[in-house]
Amino acid sequence: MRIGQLARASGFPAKTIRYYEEVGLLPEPSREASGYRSYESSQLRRLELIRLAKTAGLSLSEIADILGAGTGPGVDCDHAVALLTEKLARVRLQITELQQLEAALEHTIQAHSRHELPASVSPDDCPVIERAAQERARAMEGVPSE
Amino acid sequence: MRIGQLARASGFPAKTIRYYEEVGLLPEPSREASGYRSYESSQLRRLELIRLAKTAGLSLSEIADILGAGTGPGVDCDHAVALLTEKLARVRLQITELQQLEAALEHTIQAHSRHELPASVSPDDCPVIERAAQERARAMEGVPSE
DNA sequence: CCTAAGCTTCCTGCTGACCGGAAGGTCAAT
DNA sequence: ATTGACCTTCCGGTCAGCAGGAAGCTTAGG
Repeated sequence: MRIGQLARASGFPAKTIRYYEEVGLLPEPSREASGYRSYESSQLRRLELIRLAKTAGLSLSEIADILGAGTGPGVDCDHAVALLTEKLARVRLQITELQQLEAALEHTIQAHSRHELPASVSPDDCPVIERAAQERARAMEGVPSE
Repeated sequence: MRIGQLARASGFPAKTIRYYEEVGLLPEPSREASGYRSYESSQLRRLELIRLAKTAGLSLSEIADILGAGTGPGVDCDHAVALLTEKLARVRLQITELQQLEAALEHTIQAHSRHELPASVSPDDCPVIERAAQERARAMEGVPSE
């Protein structure tokens, strides 16, 4: 199978397949006499797994981690679970940060609509921004880090 | 005031100040005969406003939007409020997406710990990833877009 | 034989917010 | 005059995930 067929079969553009090879998601395929890449049908399953992992919200480097981890020939599913667990922690942290930003924006907009903010004193002064920064800074206290 | 003094006074590295000028956050300053940038103290306030806006969770392009919007000399605070409102909507959408990812990861990890997932059939097959992708795909149905 | 499609490598660029460094000019003090 | 700190511009690189295109080869079909 050449790259174009693999592309049509997998739904990934040929460019993307070459890129995945370059970054280590796919093994280097054998070559025809002409130099064309020659793929086994197993690579189609590997690309499908990559698509699933992307759908699951994993980045390419996380996928590479999973694909490359096992000592045996196949994918180490326990390793995958461990990675998903780490990922879950990161996602939760990110949600927390965004919720704090959400609250800061809400409070600021509400304060503005209730006319609780002072007028601007000078150019390059904006009480709205100032308030939003205060809200956010207050919310960020005691968060584990970014 | 030269760039080094402005850097010390503002807390932004000189490199960053030049970068802000390049991307339009700061006006081009006048130059000494030597070619050195020469700043008014008003630029210090502008940099402080930029810092506040960053703290408030705004990107540089959003800040540029605020700084450049007003027809008058100063910052248009009403425009800032409008932008914060749009930003709030984007943040909420992002939170929703991350929460769906969170739920998908949770469900998958739980299913694994309860041994509800089948064993891997072949290399390049991982029921864990497959399940996570299903969970996520199901969650993403009917979401406004990314 | 000719053409069109398909393949190859390599290079560029995109978003975001810078950082590091090279090569060279300037300024203040000794 | 010389040092050393400060300034200038420009170039490259970072992380992600590709996309577009140029220049040139191969292959399949009529």
